[in-house]
Amino acid sequence: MTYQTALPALADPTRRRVFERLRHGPRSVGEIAKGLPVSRPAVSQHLKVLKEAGLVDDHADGTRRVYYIDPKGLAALRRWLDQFWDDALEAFRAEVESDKEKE
Amino acid sequence: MTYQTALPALADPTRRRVFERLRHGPRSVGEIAKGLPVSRPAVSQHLKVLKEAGLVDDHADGTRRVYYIDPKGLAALRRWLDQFWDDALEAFRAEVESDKEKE
DNA sequence: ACTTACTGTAAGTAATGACTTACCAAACGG
DNA sequence: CCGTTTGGTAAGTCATTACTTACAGTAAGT
Repeated sequence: MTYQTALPALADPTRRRVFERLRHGPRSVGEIAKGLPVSRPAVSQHLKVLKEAGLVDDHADGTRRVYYIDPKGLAALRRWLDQFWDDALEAFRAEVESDKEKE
Repeated sequence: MTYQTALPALADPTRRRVFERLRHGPRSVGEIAKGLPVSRPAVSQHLKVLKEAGLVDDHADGTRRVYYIDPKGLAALRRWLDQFWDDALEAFRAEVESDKEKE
């Protein structure tokens, strides 16, 4: 049920840019911050939110911290979204059906 | 590319509750608002945001307005999420591979 | 026509949250 | 050791936004 924290985490544009920088592999905080229009502490705060949402994880590497995507958060989002999708389509099908009966 | 508006739209808990009330079929504004802990105008505002995000649509029915889920928004979200998922897995695979070479 | 039912909009408020600078801690290299 | 690199945290600020009440509009019923 972590989609409830994952959705707000991915709602902010710059935080999404932080997240998307990990899309093709692990990066250190400095590498992530480089090129972004916000300060490095801001990036740290975004990473904290993403981590609490189960979207990223990290491990130490000397004085640096390497962040990488944690599949857990994305998986939870996908489950919620797919379930919703199925329900919505089924509801739509049922709607068409009941409309037919009225004729 | 509407996932950029769909994500913030689904980030708010009460707005998500509004959206989820349409999960199993169309509802009028009054029906949606009934039982929710916020006022009816608040629900109207949430519906406006959801509509601008392509997540819902509506049509008139007398003095009432019936809202229903618009698959466009959900589809856009799914595309983005699936693409992200694929990239993340591929990156993970490549990471494991490059780690092997180091040994 | 006149009331009733239903909904969207305006305006104002309070809370949330994204950002900044300043500071502190930990690990590496000379 | 000591300076440098790296990154997390604290405190404060500003903008966003979710909510309220009040109002306006439109369609149906009598």
